[in-house]
Amino acid sequence: MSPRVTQRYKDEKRAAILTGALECFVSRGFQATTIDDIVKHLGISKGALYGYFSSKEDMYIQMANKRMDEMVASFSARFKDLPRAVDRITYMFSRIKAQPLQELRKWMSFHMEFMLFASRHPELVELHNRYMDKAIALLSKLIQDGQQSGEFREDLDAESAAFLFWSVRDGLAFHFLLGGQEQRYSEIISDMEDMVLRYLLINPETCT
Amino acid sequence: MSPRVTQRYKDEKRAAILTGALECFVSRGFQATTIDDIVKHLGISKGALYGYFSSKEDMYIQMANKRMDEMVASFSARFKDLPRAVDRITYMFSRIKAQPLQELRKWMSFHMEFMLFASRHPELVELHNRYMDKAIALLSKLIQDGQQSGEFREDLDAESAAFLFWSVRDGLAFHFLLGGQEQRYSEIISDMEDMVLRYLLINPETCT
Amino acid sequence: MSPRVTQRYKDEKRAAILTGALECFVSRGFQATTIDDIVKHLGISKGALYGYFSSKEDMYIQMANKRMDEMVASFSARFKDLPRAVDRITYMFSRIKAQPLQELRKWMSFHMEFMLFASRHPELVELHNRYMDKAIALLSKLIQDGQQSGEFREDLDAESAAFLFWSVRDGLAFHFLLGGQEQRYSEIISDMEDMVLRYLLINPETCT
Amino acid sequence: MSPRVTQRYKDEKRAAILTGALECFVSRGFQATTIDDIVKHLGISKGALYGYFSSKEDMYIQMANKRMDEMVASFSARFKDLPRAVDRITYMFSRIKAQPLQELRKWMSFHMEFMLFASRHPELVELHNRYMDKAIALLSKLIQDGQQSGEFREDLDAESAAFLFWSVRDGLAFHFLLGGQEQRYSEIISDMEDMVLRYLLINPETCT
DNA sequence: CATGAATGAGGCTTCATTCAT
DNA sequence: TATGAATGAAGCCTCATTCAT
Repeated sequence: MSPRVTQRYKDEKRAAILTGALECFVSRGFQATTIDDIVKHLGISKGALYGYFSSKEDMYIQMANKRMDEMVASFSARFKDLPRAVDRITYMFSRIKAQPLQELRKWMSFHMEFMLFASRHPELVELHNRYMDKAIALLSKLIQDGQQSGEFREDLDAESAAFLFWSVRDGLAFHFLLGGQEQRYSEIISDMEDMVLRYLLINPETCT
Repeated sequence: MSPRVTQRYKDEKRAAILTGALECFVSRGFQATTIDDIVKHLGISKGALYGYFSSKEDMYIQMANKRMDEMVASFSARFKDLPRAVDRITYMFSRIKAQPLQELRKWMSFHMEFMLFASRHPELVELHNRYMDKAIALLSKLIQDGQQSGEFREDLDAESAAFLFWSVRDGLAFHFLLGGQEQRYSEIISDMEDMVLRYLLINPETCT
Repeated sequence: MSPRVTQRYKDEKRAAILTGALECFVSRGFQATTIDDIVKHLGISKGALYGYFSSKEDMYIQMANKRMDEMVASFSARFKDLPRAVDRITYMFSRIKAQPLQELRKWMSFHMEFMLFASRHPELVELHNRYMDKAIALLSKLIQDGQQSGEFREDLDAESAAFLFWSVRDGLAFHFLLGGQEQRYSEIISDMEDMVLRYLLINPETCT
Repeated sequence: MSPRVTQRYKDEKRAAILTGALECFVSRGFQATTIDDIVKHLGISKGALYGYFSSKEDMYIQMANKRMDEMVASFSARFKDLPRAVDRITYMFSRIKAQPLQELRKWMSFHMEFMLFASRHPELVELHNRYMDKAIALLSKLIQDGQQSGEFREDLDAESAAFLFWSVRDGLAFHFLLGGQEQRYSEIISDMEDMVLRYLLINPETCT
């Protein structure tokens, strides 16, 4: 029997720490954020933090896990209401457009820093790829559905196209990270949507 | 000794240091590279290094400058021999395909790390954007040339399309950083080339 | 519940904790053993442990007390069945030989670590010396008995010889701690027995 | 060219650090001595210390190396002037007797702590054994010389006897660590000398 | 009494930068 | 100018002990 502390309490505390730490990582970056920053931000002690996570790196990994899971889950859920593949693609772009640039930048820097970090820690590459696979599977399914429904070109390899899609999205976010073209943010996203649909659709003339 | 010689010596030494430091940054990363690593790699002393650069950060910035200048210059030079816009695009993709994945990854980490670094140092954002502007101008000119020659769609905004192009290229490199889809490397680059050309060309059927 | 039962329960629990903690100390060492190690090994809580002992150090001291008491008691008991002094000495060496080297090493580290610990904690020195005195008295009595029975040299100071005996035994264990001469373990113990008997006996020729 | 710093300067500084650190280790113990203690004691910075030694452990090892080398060298040198094996043994005991008890205790605790430390760090065991081998070789040679000159018993295994000798010496120091029998210090050492000589000599009657 | 989450001082080590020579 | 030993702030993590439940 714990000191009146349930598993639920612990789960919530763990989640709260993750949230607080994420705020720090997102605004200052992983490397620049110190353990002291995090515990001060959360108002807890270092020992408490290390009771829930074994290292700064561990927190980072769990955080990335969580975010990727949530992203995939969120899209999956929404797709249920969108029967047409093209609408799903459109929905994804609308989500990107809807996100304030400020937010996008924070997430993008978190995302980039994680990938850089992972690129120097071989054991993380596999973890990352597992999640990437989920994201690719999500899109790949979408594209295959579109092919079966006659919306998308049959000659495309769905998996490659899915990989391409995420690359394109991240490349865009990547370039918005440093701020050029701010005024044109949504305009450029629309162009990208246009480019992607021209690539996928059988009759691109129908778009725009 | 005449000041001319001295100045020249200094310029060469400065360039040599930059080259050596770049090798370190590219293979180990900016944060992970220590000043000791650099001076050991170059066979010079710390004092000498600090005589040419005021800080690790300073070296980094000058290096990024140099690299971006070289990239733009290299493409510009090559474009002289390629009259058709579509061939220039094709050439750019061929360059990407020609680069060993290992190399691409190193450069990508350097690039990403610099952008992350810049995103936390406002004074660098402007610097970065100045260079991005050059890169966009290069592509923008290419696209406009293509529009005038009747190769590319007239209704595209050349600058947006240029921005899109670089985003797409970097997004791809970004995702190859962590290794998934290695076997498909050049296949996916070709798909991307296909997508870009479908977006730009008036008669996409002509491609591949 | 009657206080008698409670007291007994407490004594047993205290003893159980001591036993479990000893196992940890012996295999990992005092400094390297954490309170967490001990409570995990015992399956109790930290609070429970601190209800019985005021500190890690307190546990250590009580443990050392117990072990020394047991050692002296064990020899005393066995000596009842061995009338000749020389047989008692021989018995003591046989006990050393019988102990697996692995065990000897663990105990030796515990012993050494405690002595080091005590050497920095003056209040423990007296405690240790009280126990050493018992061990010396045990041997001293044995030697005097041997002198009276005409087995041992009359000109020896029994107490000095007893001190010497323990020194010799511990010196041997000390050197076996780090493993040299493993193959010769029992051979060297026999040599030591030989040396000790040559020192004690009136007619050393009779030995071996 | 260093900043006017010769190799000799560095060697001396390294030695000075070792000396200062040894003082700390000897008086407080290895585990209890912090890097801060050492640098404060020496009046240098932490960085300076880490420029000469890669870790606290590294200092410890180099220190143990040095001490063992010096010990063996010092005895070897002195043995040149002592042709008779028995005189060499006597000299060794006289050195032990001459050492103030206070000194002996400090060295003994250093020695013990090193051995304990080594017993938990397998890579150090070999190092220790290499030095032990030198010490044993020194004694073994002495005993063989004594056997050839007809001073010592022919039937002894020189190496085992050497091992025994050091065990006996260390066992004694070990027991003096905690202070009992202070008044009898040199008396007990003489007894030990007597015991050892009785074991080695062909005609033990000749001694004391 | 038992529980174990929380505390926080304190340990070891790194590394960008300086400055006497 | 070149050198590299020295600096010391700052980082990550540990763990004996406490105390609310």
